[in-house]
Amino acid sequence: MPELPEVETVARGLSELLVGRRFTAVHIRWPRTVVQPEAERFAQELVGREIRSVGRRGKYVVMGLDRGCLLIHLKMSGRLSVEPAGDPVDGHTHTLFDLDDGFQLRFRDVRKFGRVYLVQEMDQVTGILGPEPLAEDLTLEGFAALLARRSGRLKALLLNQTFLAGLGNIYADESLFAAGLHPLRKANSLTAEEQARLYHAIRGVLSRAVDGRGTTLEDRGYVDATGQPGSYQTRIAVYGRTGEPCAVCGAAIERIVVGGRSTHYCPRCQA
DNA sequence: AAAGCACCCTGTACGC
DNA sequence: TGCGTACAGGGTGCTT
Repeated sequence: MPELPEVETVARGLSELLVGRRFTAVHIRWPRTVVQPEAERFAQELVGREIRSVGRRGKYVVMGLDRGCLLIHLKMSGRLSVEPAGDPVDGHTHTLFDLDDGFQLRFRDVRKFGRVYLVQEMDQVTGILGPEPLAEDLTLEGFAALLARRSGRLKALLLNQTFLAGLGNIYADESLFAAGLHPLRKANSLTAEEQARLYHAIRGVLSRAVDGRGTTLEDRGYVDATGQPGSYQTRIAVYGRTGEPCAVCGAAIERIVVGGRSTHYCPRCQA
């Protein structure tokens, strides 16, 4: 559920709380959370390292350490928070990182899909990701060239992290709506004008969602590192609105399945 | 290269 | 009331 805007918001919040702190111990209650290195070594090797930066690449939270880096993927239901080490621990909190100031970085993850990595270079994990949608160096020309060499359907492509990093189901649907493009359109069939619409739609939607500190839908419970919900849910046009009238044209929003993911779109605005 | 699907998980919704 | 079952979703990996 957390996509680029949510991960960005979490990372910014953690940065305030964690930069300069040092890990003093690591407690792993669900070892499968740890991908690399193996859980016991992960815990041992992290002790004593200092957090120099907290940022984001795609949907990964990336912590630069004095040696190597720690990456965390929240997947569906992961939440990160910083709490006093003595506070009660919820049953879904599977990984806890003791800090040198008496606080604890806690990784709570109801569905247990979330993953953590400790590596020398972040590219060992993020190297396969596509470009950052909001990066200045992703130009319209560059993006158009990427689209032109893909024959797949737009929705599937936007969800493909090796094509573009950071979009998930919500912002892929919202971007396609903002661009006025049907999710089943083939990427290499877009006119130059449509390529431009998609480029600006993705960047606009993501920028506004970052400004709004992410999307918190009623049925999921995204919150940032300080427990605050986002506000972008008030601006969602199509995601999860099957059957509701389109705010632009009034047509009923439709739902189809693309690449095994539910996809919401306006049949009139996105013809 | 594209697309379909199983898998990993669990809370929630729904049918009986 | 309570049970069983389907489903959602990010990403990987396997198969077609």
